[in-house]
Amino acid sequence: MSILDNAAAVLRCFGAGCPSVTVTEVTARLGLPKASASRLLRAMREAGMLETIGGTKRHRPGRMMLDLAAAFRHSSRLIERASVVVAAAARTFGHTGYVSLREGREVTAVADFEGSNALRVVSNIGRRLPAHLSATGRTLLARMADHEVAMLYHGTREAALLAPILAQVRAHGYAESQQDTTPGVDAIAIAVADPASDEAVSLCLVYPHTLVPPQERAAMIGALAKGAAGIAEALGDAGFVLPQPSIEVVS
Amino acid sequence: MSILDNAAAVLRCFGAGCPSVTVTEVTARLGLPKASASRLLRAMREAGMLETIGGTKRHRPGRMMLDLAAAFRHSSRLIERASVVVAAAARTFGHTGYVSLREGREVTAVADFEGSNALRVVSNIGRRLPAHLSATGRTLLARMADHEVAMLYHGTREAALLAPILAQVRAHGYAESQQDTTPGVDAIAIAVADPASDEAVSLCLVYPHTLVPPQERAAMIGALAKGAAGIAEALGDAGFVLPQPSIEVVS
DNA sequence: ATTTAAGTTCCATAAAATGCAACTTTCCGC
DNA sequence: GCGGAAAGTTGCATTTTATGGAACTTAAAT
Repeated sequence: MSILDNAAAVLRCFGAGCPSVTVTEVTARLGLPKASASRLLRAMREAGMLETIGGTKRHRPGRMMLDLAAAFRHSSRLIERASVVVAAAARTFGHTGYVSLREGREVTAVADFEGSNALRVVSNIGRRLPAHLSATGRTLLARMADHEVAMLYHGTREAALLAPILAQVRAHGYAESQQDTTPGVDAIAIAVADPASDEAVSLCLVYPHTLVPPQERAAMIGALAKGAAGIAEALGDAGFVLPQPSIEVVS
Repeated sequence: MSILDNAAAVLRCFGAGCPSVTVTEVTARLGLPKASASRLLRAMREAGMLETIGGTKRHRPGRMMLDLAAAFRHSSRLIERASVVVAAAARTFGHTGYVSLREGREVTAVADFEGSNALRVVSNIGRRLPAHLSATGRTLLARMADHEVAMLYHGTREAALLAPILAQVRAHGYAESQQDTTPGVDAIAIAVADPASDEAVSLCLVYPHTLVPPQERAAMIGALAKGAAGIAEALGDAGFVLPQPSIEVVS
């Protein structure tokens, strides 16, 4: 095991409500001797992976990480195009939007565009959600073949339930979530893929459940659909299904 | 020298228009034997610091880096409060805003809020600027004692020129740049510090030179000043100077 | 099919990481 | 401002890991 794995483990400490760490916290969370934790943090600091906050002993990710996040967003034409579409939609409707990627059974937002409405869903980039519980995740799972999904969820309770849900997503061309992930929050999502790089992203708008009448919902689906269709055509995404908005509730 | 330094060097490759790397590119840029580059990329991949793009041999930063950037932004109450103020100002005036930190003689934007005006300055997070050439940087240098600034710039041409400029910034409570950094782009900036963590951030609005009449400029200074003053009071920043907007040009 | 570039694996050597214990600094209550 | 405890750092012998050259495999270009 290389020191890199320990360094990565330290970096993983920063997920989910832990914006800074100390030697002692690393000692506790990774089960390392404090001498090792101390030297590890120092080495990471000297390498620029960490920095101390002000003059304190608390460490946060190095400034370099801001550049890396930016590089990630520019690493793929798919993410860039999707960001443009979602940014425009977020601005038009005033609701918060995301561009997300799937990784295993989880989805992560890679770009966020906070809405302008007084009542809006606050951005939460980097937050990981179970793919099967979010509209975004379901659109991305729907882009996989059924047997791939079955393999991914092999041995889990969701395995059997997922196929019909994904079939519906494929038929509609979009997915919807109604307070599935967060109480009071609905979402609509559409996925599009780049056959050249074998990547897929999901374009998503989230909004307060109580605030959006059916016709606005349809308009949002239309806006995302139009943008996604443009991307699909430009990149040659043969699997893209032009969404058919419906007023009925799709669980 | 630890493998961490080489790993960090690989990560630094991603700055500035290089969103992905290969084994050969690392070999060339770091001057490593290709055996080492190959193993280094593999180790970083297995640790989650890198990931391959689609099925190719190109590597980009790992998804983890998105969380790290988010953790950075939440690592300090100063940055969080400053972000709220700048986000509100960016929304009110339609101009792009930044929250920036100084590191040595450079400043980096750590949060950006793109404006809504048709003619707006595009966000450029992670971009590093010389501190003495940007409004943002000058407000942060102005928060240092003169002898500290002198030490920081010891042996450079700027050393002598900086003191009177910073004295003026201290007197006004804000700094301004008129096309100093980017042609056609003006900026106003105000710094505020957290005495508890010894950090300082700069709140900044950037806008097209031709678009903003004096009274709007004064209103923007007022909005940033009000927000910054609130932060200064909440955190106990004794060094904060309430800005005195003036219509005259401050170079 | 042939050539060339790109990437990976092998192996002995050299260098770095580890864990313990001793030591120093910082923080907290009084 | 003092005493004690917690947090953090450093020295040292041992073990593990990284390194670079060369051979080898895979992928791409002609």
